[in-house]
Amino acid sequence: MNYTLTTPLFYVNDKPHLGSAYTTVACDAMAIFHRLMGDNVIFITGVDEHGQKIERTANMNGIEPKDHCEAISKKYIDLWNKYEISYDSFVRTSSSSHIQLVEEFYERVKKSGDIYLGRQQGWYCVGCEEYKDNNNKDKAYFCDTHQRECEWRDEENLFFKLSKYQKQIEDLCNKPNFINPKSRQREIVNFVSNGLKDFSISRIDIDWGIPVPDYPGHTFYVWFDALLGYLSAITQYKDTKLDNLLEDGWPADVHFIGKDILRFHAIYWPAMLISAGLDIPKKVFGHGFLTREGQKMGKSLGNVLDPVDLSNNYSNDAVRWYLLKDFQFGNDGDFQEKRFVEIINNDLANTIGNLLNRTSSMSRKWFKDSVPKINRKKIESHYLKEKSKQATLAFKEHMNNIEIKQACESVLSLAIATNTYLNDKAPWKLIKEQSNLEEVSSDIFCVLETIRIIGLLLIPIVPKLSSEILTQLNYNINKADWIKQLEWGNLKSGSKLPEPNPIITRLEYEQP
RNA sequence: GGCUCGGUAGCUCAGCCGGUUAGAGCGCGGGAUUCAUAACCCCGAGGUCGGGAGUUCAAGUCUCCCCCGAGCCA
Repeated sequence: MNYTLTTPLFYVNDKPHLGSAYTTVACDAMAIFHRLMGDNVIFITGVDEHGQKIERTANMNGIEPKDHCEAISKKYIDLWNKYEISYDSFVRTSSSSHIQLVEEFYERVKKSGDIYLGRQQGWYCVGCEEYKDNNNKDKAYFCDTHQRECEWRDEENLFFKLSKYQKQIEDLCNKPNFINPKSRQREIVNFVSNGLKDFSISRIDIDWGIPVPDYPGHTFYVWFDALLGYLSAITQYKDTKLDNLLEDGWPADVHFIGKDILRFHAIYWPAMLISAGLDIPKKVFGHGFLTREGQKMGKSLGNVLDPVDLSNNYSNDAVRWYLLKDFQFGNDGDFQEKRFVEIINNDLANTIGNLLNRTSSMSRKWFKDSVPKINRKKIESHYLKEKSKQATLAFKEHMNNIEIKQACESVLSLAIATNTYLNDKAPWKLIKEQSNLEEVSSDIFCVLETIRIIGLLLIPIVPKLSSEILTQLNYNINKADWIKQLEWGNLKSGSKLPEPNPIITRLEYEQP
């Protein structure tokens, strides 16, 4: 089965921030998970490089837009490399094949009779890159989001007949699973029910953009450019054409985006695709935003959290775990450094790490530095077998439903249950009687086996840590066979156990 | 101004179609233990489930009004 997922194409106005990393890390977890499940995954990310805002930023810095984009795009690529994001296709909207695709797409939409020349005037916010619905020319309109006055514009634009698709889009948005999370659906549905207006797809007098082939002076406007990047990401990756997209991974199974651009992905984009005779994405997921210590992050406040610093100060997996486990994907979240440290220490170091450490130590001490030899029949009815099975099931279920936090919790709960089991059985007491040897063997084996399953389940969430766990169990991962390996009893009894090392060192929280 | 979504223990949140003493994790306090990374395990907090009214035998859980926060549209 194909599974295509996308991050937004990030706007290269500025270097990547934590929010971009958040989306991308979550997508990465989903991508890894689906690969393990045997899906044919295409994980798409990239950057949106055109537009007036970039043109102006570049001018302000005294460089060419092209060079500006080059520099910022590189920062994105570097960041994803740093976080070892397993994307398949990184698309840049300034690439020649994307430009070609936009032209082709435009031709298709034009053939459907959905393009016309119109006139647009009003207050325009360069920050939003959109016209405000306020046509009082006398009084300059102030954009609250960008805290600045808009510019009065009066220009000829090409329009896309969005209104024509009113009914189809209405039906689409009312479908139960198209817009996620559900709490945002009503918002979109209301918007659509107010009647869709045609929107402009070109701008004039902007050099930094893709020229509209048959209208000199026009360049394509953001949504008729950036959104198409999802398509060119595939044509580039598969080296294919728009016509063959259906076999090659389109439509996307899910677009992961920030909640701010839900409207464009749930309304504009599907309509454009219908017009072009292409399938529409199956799901759009608008995730929440992160604040920091209760405050909005922003340059003016000087409290922006740099994902590069985070990775350097802690580790990729620490950041991943905190973001994925402590935040409900879809809701807003507050990044708190103290909590970050607590979560990492508790979950990863104390609960999971120490479980591995204590069990491995016991096993080495009592069973010649190895996994105990056991009676196979004994472990088949073991308490931990059922626990592991339930956790595995819950994990898969939650990941399939894009409930990443809950998926993480199901693994963590398994580790907690295993620690409890260990305390209840107290093998360190039992071992003192020779007659208990068989029971201790099978208990220790089963705990190690459970840790193996924990390690396997953690691959999508914290890949490095997971491989560290499996290495210390002397277990070779075969990612192509993940589902099979998740079955109970795959740990080799009698295999050597290396001396255990903490899989993660406890973090220190320093009061700011 | 219209609409949407939230307001549950100190913190972050679970609580499906209304029904036994309202839950989890973290923090905090106490206990137990030694296999382990001062880890793990157990116990506790007595929270008017934002406020008010209503429906019902019974309401965080439904209805209405109000307050606060976030957002969408104007």
